[in-house]
Amino acid sequence: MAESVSSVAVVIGPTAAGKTAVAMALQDLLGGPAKAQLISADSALVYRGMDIGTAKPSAAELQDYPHQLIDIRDPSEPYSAADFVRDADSVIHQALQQGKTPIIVGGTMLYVQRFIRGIAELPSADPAQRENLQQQLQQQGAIALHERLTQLDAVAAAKIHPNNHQRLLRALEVIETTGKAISSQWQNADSGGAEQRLPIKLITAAVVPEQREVLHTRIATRFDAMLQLGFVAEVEKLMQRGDLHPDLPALRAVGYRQAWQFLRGEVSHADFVAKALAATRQLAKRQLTWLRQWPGIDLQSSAEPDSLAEQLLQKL
RNA sequence: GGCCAGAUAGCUCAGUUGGUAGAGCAGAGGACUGAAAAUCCUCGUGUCGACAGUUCGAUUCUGUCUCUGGCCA
Repeated sequence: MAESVSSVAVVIGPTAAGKTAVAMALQDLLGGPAKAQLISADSALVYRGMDIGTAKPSAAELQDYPHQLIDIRDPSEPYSAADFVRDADSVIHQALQQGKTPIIVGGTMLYVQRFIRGIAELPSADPAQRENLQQQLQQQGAIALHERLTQLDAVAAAKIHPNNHQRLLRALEVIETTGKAISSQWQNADSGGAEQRLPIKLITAAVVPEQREVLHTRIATRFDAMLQLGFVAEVEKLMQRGDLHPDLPALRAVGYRQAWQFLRGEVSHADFVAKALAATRQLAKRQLTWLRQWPGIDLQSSAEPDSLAEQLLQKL
């Protein structure tokens, strides 16, 4: 009966490593868009109007290789790991019913990890509550809030550094709105992993460059191309809407944040480019950190996209 | 040619009232459950431009030189 479980391919790797090429090659091998369904796992590709700076596949590519979970949000709207898990589940269901093999491809490691291991049943963010906690942070300071968390949820407090305001406030938000410790939810979650939940069998492939320098070069080359394609104009267009601001999750994306600063005259063009490149390298580095501890990678490759896709096909 | 200001970590700079020096950025490693392309933690020996002088001791004071920037010719 284990034989009857459908397989889902997962292609992960740092930015600019060539994940998309592998996923597209796999679609070809499976027999085209009627037989495969690409699913993006990327926190930036969900945003409409953010195309160049996110290295989103072109319109022509998306025509031949349709992706789910791209362009599903306006930049003013938040999206989260929990949203992704819910959306991915539903899209996978749909694909399997249509006889397509789902291919998850992306670099947002938290999304993929929570999809695979399951996500706790926690309340979503409440803007008013966040505002309130933010004010308390201003008035009382991080140490006081961290002490309060120690009283309410010592396990979480031990794992969250007082300076990490984002996670500190989230932990307080959860316990103060539900009365449940966020740390207790962490433990319950792994039972709801994707393989049990759907149920499916996951085949995971990591696309990792053999040398960091190679990746850095690719990042620089790609950023150059983005500038040629009019990346700055793209950000200017977002800015001209007037309702967006740099604290939104969408505009904190690598490159966009720095371009915004440049357009506001806060940094020179040279600094903008240098900072954007550095931020992208940092991103790739953090993604590689995830991959190093990643459990259950079936294939790891720095080879040609086609050959990795070939190996992946055989495991499916 | 004269005057002034610089010369310290890969980069930008701080500092030492004389006891061989530290921030930010870059870089490396790590954490990670509704913002994750986010947020946070850890990691800094470098002829303190060169040579000489004063001194127990100079990167710090003095002199000369080299280089860089500015101003005046």
